[in-house]
Amino acid sequence: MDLALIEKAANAIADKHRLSIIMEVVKKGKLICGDVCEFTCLSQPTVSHHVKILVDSGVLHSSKNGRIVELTLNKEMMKQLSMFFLQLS
Amino acid sequence: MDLALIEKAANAIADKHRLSIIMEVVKKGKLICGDVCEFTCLSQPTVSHHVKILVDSGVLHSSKNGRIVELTLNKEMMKQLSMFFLQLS
DNA sequence: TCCATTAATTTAAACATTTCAATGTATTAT
DNA sequence: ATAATACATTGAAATGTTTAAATTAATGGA
Repeated sequence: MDLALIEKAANAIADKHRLSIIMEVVKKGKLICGDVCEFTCLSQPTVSHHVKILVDSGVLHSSKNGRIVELTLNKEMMKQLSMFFLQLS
Repeated sequence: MDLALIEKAANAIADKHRLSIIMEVVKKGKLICGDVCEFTCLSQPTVSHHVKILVDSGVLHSSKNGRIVELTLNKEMMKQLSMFFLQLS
C-alpha cells in the first residue's frame, strides 16, 4: 500500500467542510459544485478549492457534463482505505 | 459514526512524519519517544508535538512508565476507521 | 452574436501548522 | 542532594492552508 496515497487521502478527509461534502455525496449519490456552495454556505472559489483537493486525492471522482461538474464517491479509494486500516487492526 | 472523530484521526494521519511514526509503531509493536527522534531525525520538541497529535486523536495509545513514554497503536481506532470506509465502499 | 450560467484561477488576507532553541518538569541513578 | 535522562511546554520564525473578491474560461441558450 502506497503511504503517499494514504497521506493524501487522509489530508483530503481531514477537514470539516470536505468531510461534509463527502457525506453529502454519499447521501445523494452525486452532487454538482453549485449544490456544494449551497449546503456548505461557502463561496464558489472556496468550494472549487476544496473540490480540487478531494478530486486530486482520489477521494471523489468528477466528470464534466457541459458546464456542470458532477461529483461522485471513488468507492475504490474507500475500499483501499478500509483495507489499509483493517490490516493495521 | 462520529464524523469529528474521523476528521481528527484523518488529520493525525495526514502528515508524512506522523504516518511514518504510525508505521514504525506497527512494525515494532511499541516505541518510546526517543526512538521517534532517532528514526525521524526530528528534534525532541517536534516529536513531542507530533506524538501529542497522534495520542490526542486516539490513533496511538501512550503509557508513561517512569520517565519513559511508550507508544502503541490503538487497534480499536484502526478497526473503526476500517469500518467507516467499508461502509462508504 | 450576446448574455447568462457554471466552474476554475489569481491574488491577498487571515489563520493554522510545523519546526526548533530554550526552558521547565518529573524521574532515575550516583 | 546532585546530576543525568526523558519528555513537555513556551515562544517565535517559517511555511502552509483556508477564504473570498475579482477575474477569467468555457458552455449553453436566446
